[in-house]
Amino acid sequence: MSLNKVILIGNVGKDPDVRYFDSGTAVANFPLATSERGYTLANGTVVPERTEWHNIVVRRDQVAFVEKWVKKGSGVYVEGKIRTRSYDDQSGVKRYVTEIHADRIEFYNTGTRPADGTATNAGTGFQQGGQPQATQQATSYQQPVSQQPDISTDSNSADDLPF
Amino acid sequence: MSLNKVILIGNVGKDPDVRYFDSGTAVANFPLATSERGYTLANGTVVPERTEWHNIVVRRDQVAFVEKWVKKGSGVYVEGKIRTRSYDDQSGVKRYVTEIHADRIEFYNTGTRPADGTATNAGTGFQQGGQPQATQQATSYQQPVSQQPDISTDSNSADDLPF
Amino acid sequence: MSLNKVILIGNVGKDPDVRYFDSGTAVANFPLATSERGYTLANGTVVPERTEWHNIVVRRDQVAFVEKWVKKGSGVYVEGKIRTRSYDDQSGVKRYVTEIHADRIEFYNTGTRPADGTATNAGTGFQQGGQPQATQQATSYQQPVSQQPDISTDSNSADDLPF
Amino acid sequence: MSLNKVILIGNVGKDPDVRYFDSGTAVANFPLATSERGYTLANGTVVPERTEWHNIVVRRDQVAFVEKWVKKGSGVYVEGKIRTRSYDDQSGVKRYVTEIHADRIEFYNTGTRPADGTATNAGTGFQQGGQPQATQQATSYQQPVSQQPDISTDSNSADDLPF
DNA sequence: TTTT
DNA sequence: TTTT
Repeated sequence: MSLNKVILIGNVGKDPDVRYFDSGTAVANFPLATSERGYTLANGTVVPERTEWHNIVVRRDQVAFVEKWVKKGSGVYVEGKIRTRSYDDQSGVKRYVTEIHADRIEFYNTGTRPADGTATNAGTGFQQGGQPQATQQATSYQQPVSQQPDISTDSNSADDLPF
Repeated sequence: MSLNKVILIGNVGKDPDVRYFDSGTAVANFPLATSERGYTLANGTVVPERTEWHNIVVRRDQVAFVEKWVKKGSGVYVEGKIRTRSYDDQSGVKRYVTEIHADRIEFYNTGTRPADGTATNAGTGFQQGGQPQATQQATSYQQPVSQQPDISTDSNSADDLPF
Repeated sequence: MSLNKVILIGNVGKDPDVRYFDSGTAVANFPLATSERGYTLANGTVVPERTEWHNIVVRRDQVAFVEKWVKKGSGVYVEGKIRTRSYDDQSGVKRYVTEIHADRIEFYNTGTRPADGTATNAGTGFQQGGQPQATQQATSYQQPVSQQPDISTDSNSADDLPF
Repeated sequence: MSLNKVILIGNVGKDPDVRYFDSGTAVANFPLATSERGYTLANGTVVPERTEWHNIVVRRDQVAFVEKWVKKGSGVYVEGKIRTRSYDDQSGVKRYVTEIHADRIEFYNTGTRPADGTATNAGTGFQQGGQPQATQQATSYQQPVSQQPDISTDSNSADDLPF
């Protein structure tokens, strides 16, 4: 009788940290920022913007995808679960850290670009490819996909409404 | 033992249709498009882009918000539930139509603009406004209806007409 | 700029219909009921219980799981997306039907039992096993991996090291 | 370009702590347990059950509802967002705690009963009650309530709370 | 530490 | 057509 579900859309704070273990497994970690827009109440009270930072943990097949494509600034969609783990800090004091263990990661169209100006649009990367490996990764994400192609050219136009 | 939850982000297909009833209740309807990016499988199979159209139904306090701010082309976030209703068509044949009854609607920052070039960006629209009423609306969507200050004035009334 | 996400918890209305195609693919369909409890408003208005029926469509590896374990009465958790398809009915009139294409299905602990009295509790069913196949199925649903092309190559291996 | 959404179904670890402030606002806090069922991989590796504890924070109108109805053992559905706040501990070291700020809380039908054997079934409580206030509360949750949890057999007991 |  |  339990459900532990998290859905996040936000921006990656820095390039993922990927670690490989002797067992052959791998883990990727990166911070993800979600922001609530600030607003002003009717009574004049100003509620400022608020940014939340999430620790994303990625395992298994998605590690390779993350290592290759997810960069600082990337806009990503993350589905997963909340997990809090504890550890003893330098002083021997028990500390807790809450992480989001991702079950699914996709690029999200934010129109952002990495620092070097290269498009991070996964769709482009995957589909222009000639990179079978990347393509394969993509399919494992169901909707490989990523940042939608330039929303300004978005064909979600209402011209072909079926009703 | 039941959950019926829908989360959509997409673009509004046409200006909402708003109807008012003698009972004082109101309903807004509009089509919302979500798109799955096409992709190419490793074996060369091309899966084309696919656009899905959803019938969004809005009631109660959010109707006024929708009527005022939601337009064709708007990028919106919708949370709600699935409902399928039936009706008899012209030929007396029973037909079914599935709709998404929205519990929450927010503008979603897509940078898109409506046909007339006016920014639909909620933040901009709401905050630049100097329109206290609009601002009030906006905040009520930032903080879902359930948390509205005065539930006793909540019009969760018996307006669920059988259509 | 799009999201099409459905989360349902409900009860299966009848044994799934499973069809196999020459291409080697398979599809399972079953109706799922979600119910909203009725309630009485402060003003005495009675809002009766309401049951919603959803058409669930399952493909790929989960078909075998559904065929084997999901039965009329089963309590299941379904994650997926909304899809509306059209077809021409006997009279040549275009009809629309909305379905939920499942990306993930899990048993949900409702303590319900199928008609023959066998426990449908996934944990029980899966773990009492001595059914290696069932066990394998079970793990694939604990860690969704949902629609990956070939579950036999699924790398959901025993990599959940305690770190 | 942001979404921060959490959906939890679990059992309340202890009676909520409710605090009132001079400003007239109130906050309720309680721990919520979600559990992942353990399972055995095909290779024999046993992945044990895992219980996750979440710090739920409730504000505004739902505080009164929580104070009145939510108890240790209650099975609840919580929708909200993740927030991590920091504070300086006794040693002046900065600490972080992650909380789930609830936008919506509902009782969830698990068929369980509280320790004293009294049915906590919200539906019953709200509707049989002749407690207009309770009824009013219920409607503010849209889907006033469901049924309750099998706490008596539930091993999510609050005895091993990590906080 | 991201982004708009 | 399910379930509580």
